[in-house]
Amino acid sequence: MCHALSAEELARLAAIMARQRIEAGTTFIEEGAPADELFNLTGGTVKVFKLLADGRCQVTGFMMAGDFLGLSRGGTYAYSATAITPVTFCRFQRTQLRGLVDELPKIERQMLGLAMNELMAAQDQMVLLGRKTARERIASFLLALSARAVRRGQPANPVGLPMTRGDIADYLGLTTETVSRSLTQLKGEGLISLKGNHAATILDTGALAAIAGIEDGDGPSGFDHIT
Amino acid sequence: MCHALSAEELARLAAIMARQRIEAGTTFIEEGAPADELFNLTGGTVKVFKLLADGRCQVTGFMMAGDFLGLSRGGTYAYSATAITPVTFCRFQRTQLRGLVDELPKIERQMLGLAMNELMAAQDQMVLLGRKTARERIASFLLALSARAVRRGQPANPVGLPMTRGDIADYLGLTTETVSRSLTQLKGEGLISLKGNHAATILDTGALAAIAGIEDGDGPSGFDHIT
DNA sequence: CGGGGAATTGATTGAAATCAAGATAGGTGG
DNA sequence: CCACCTATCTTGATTTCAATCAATTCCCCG
Repeated sequence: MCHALSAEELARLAAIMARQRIEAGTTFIEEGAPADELFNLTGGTVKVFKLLADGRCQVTGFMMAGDFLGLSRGGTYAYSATAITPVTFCRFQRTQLRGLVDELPKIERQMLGLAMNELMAAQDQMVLLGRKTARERIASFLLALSARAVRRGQPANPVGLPMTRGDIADYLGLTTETVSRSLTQLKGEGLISLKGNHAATILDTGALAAIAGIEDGDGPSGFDHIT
Repeated sequence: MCHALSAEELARLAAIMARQRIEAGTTFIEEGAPADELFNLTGGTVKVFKLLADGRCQVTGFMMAGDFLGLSRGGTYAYSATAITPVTFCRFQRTQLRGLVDELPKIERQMLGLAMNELMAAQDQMVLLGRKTARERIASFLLALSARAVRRGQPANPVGLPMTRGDIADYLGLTTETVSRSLTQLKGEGLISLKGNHAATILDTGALAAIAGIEDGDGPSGFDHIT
């Protein structure tokens, strides 16, 4: 979130922030716990999820460097977050950041931009969850991961899959078995190849996009400032 | 969006805004069209939706007075919007509103708040679409509509259902038939009653909440300012 | 190299979709 | 004001895609 701020502004931000590193598997935000802190990821991958009373899990997103975490309502976190890989982040006291934001509207604009992009991603995900077949969901997922990597200046292939099949299933509204079967099927058709359990290569982007419904990755790139 | 602004600020907003009324059935935002305008609803109900190439539809939300429409990416609208009832709204040129926002950070804060609330609703919807049964989706939907009415100072019952069963199905990731069957089932159990096709009364909120998974309506109320 | 969680693969079940008629209701014109 | 007409909704029969149940097999990591 620290782009577009001056050196002095960054210094003020740095003054109220703490850097931290956590290991894979650590849950550092728990839904319903008092939401005193905010997090800005600087490295690693985090799964954000919500649980139903009987343990059913919906992963609402996989977050990476630059993403902001800690959305709250009624003073408690709106979701849980667990590190999938070792993760580094900046940590803020909510009250302190609020004070700083009052003085630096630029930060608010940055956050509005992030929120808008998340909202658009959430809407794409609703289409996926509500209306796409298992095969279409997997195709969309792989393309979205690849497009995100490109946006971050990384190669489109291979696509890193730090999460487990179960995590993917919880993200796509499927089961582990169906995720596995769909991946195997796409591999059999020569559209992708799998390198171990945590990487895939997209061999035929066009065909995969046709299956996914051609809203390619997360979509072009950013929102257009303001709503 | 016009709360928390001074009279002078409101006047400046009014200067760049046009009021309009459209009839039910009018599609006033089309996904992919140039996104030159923004809309702030003042009355009526709108369905916001995205279509897949083969016509499958996902309704991402039903919007009402106060809600903001016109999210864009790459210069084009990110979704379509159709009036379900007669609708009134304020209309802004994106470029003009942008100019005003630069001078009045308060507006940006208002919009960040709206965006955060939409984001939380979207996350709840992802849980619904990814992990809930048809029965649970219907129960959640009715409770959410009722809670929204209460937040707007209207009675919790009866719950207005201006949209068709098909619209509800497209919102909940179901079919018209399944929506109808689920409603009939809940009625048979004495948890709700149906008044014509466009209103329902919740007779047993507790039981319905238990089915829904107890994140009651859209959740308590608003987000906690900042992320 | 061996152990154990994760992933794949197979067989079966099941919840919701699809296909197919009818029943309501709400709006229009007579 | 009432009757008709057409959308919409409900209800029923059947199919289907993905879930569930159940073994293996495969990677990693120590």
